[in-house]
Amino acid sequence: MQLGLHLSSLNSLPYCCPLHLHFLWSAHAHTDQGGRREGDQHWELEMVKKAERGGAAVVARPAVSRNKLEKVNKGAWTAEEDQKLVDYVRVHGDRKWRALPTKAGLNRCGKSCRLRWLNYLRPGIKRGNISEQEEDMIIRLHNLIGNRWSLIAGRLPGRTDNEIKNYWNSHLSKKPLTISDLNDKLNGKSESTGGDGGSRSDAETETISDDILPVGDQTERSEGQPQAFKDSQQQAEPWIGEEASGEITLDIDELFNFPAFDFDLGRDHSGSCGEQDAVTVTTCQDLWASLMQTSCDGDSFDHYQLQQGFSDLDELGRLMDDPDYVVCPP
DNA sequence: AAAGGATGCAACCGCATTTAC
DNA sequence: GGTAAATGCGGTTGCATCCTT
Repeated sequence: MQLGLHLSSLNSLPYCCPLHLHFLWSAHAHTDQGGRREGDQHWELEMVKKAERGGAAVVARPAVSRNKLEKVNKGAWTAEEDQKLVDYVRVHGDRKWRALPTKAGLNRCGKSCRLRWLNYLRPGIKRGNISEQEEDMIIRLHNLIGNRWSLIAGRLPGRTDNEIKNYWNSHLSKKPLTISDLNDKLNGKSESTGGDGGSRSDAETETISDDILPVGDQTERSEGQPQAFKDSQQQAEPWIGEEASGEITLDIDELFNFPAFDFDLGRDHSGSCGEQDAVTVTTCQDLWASLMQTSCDGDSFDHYQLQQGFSDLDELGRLMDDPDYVVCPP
């Protein structure tokens, strides 16, 4: 069995990291399975809050003028439309989007309804500024998986892929942040003086690549792990082992608390992540190391799919405990 | 104070993938 | 297994607001 990871195109990275790894994820990310259903019990509260904020009218904008002659409304949603959509979905559920507008009395296309629901109206949507912890998470996850906004959103309860995408494009993509910067920030050090977005030196690039090396290459400098980052992980004990022997201690539960991915082992994904330049992570520890680079606070989901031999968590856990276990090609 | 540019973000679009028949 | 419909996703657009000059 092979744990295949792909090198993505380095050109697309917001900061240069030579070992930018893509997991081979299954297409049905947990965001669809769980995230969009959580928080239903908070519906009433959310609606009250929404009403207090003035509802959708707060952000309502005039519809795009060029659509005035079209039958289907486009552009900003009105409070009335929002209410119709909310009322309908509360009764009939958030499926069958194509038929929904007619049944709900909305002059919108189903796609528009779905988007409005998912990005704005559904229960549990968190409005307001992205916190530092959330930003940290976004940066780390983006570093690991690239523009997989829905997967990143799945790690940030209440945030939508659209919101994260917007936040990245408007705030983070222009930041010359390195992982070192991030760790320094979390560690309470002053911000990097690395300039205002200018080009990065080779030496700096070198530093970044060090930061994401598999842990096997990092054990000798494990004391460099930022304490604040460790603290931020709530149940992050143990951190990657720091025994004098250099052996790596893995905590399986922590891996399984890493919620953003379905571990789809051994099966290629022919999507846009790129099949070229595949690299093999030969030990589970390498996988673990990659995960730890992005692990953050302890909210957890329990939706994982372990396929092709890892039929249960115990088995994978046993394998993970074996530092010599080599994941073989399929 | 006004004009123009920059920014933020909701919404749209097209394509890919999944599901239903 | 094949096909159409439904759904999901990421890139892009366009407008309101903020900021700068």
